Amino acid sequence: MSASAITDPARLASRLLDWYDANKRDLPWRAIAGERADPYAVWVSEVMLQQTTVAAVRPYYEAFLARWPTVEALAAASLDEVLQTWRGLGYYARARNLHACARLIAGERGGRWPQAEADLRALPGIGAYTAAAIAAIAFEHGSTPVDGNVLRIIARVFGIETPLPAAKAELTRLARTLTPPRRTGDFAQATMELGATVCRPRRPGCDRCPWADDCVARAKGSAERLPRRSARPPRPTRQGWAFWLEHADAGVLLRQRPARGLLGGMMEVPSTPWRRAPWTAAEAIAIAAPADARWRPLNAVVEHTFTHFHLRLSVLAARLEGPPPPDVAGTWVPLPDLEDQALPSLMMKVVAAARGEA
DNA sequence: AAAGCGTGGTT
DNA sequence: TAACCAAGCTT
Repeated sequence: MSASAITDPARLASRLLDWYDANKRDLPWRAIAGERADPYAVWVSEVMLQQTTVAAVRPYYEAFLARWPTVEALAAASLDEVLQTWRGLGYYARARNLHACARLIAGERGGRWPQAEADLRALPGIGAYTAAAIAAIAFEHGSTPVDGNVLRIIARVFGIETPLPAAKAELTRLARTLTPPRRTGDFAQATMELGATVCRPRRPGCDRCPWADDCVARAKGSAERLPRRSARPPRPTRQGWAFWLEHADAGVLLRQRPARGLLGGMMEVPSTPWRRAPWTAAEAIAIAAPADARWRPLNAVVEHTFTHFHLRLSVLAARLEGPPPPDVAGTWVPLPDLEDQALPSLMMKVVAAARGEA
């Protein structure tokens, strides 16, 4: 017996499942009570939910499953179509991996999903968390998905003071000790639901928590400051100029970004590189303008924050007359068709700035 | 293994 | 308001 106040893992699991039955939210990817979860739906939802809130995912999930109800349908789609549907949701490698994984499942595997956690883990875009989540939720395997919610509720209920990410291995081990032999899918969802709705990062609702009686952090009054986290490096600011080039007949010039890396495979308004040092407009035009034209700076500056840097993007605009020059690299898109492009949020801000001043 | 990878809501 | 944070994965 450890010195921990957690004396009975089975009791914690039981209390959590009772709480879940009474409080679970109605989410579109959840199986109807008594029915088996659709692995495809579980997979799509879990990938969308990576580092993304339920509120943000919901409309994307609805649209995605309406358009591609099965893994075979998704496999038959083009990557561009998938990226277009994913636009605005972020972390676009998820969409690329989702598409690759669909083709692998529908093709080589004949539409059959692996069920074991280790086999799911080998698929593109499926890491430790997602493999455990699919195995538990879709197949009732005894796996224990550990996401940010689970790290938090476990750190608090056991009173673990070790900062993340160093504490992750220990918190994962402790989470596994609580996983019951049955209803593993519900238990997995219940742990995350508890973290998302009660045991929140700030102002935890301990008065509504099924684990309050056993929670070490609550007893110590330390819940709100757990889990501890190591300090993060500061985010630098990068700068660049975007080139909004309109042609009276053809529309606006867009390009597709390289297939991998930041915003990989997405469409963009052509721009200079994004760097720490500021640019003069003349330097930007000399290095990166997509065409010889009368460029004029817009007043609006687009600001956008990525995971690891802030971006300040100024905009130069120009209009071409006559036939579209053949030596311009990119795609001319009529203005009304911009909404159908795989333009990420940053580029939608550029579009809004340019059209607002045009 | 540390860094790259989006976006929007909350505080 | 600037910082924090979200049902993480890849290299």
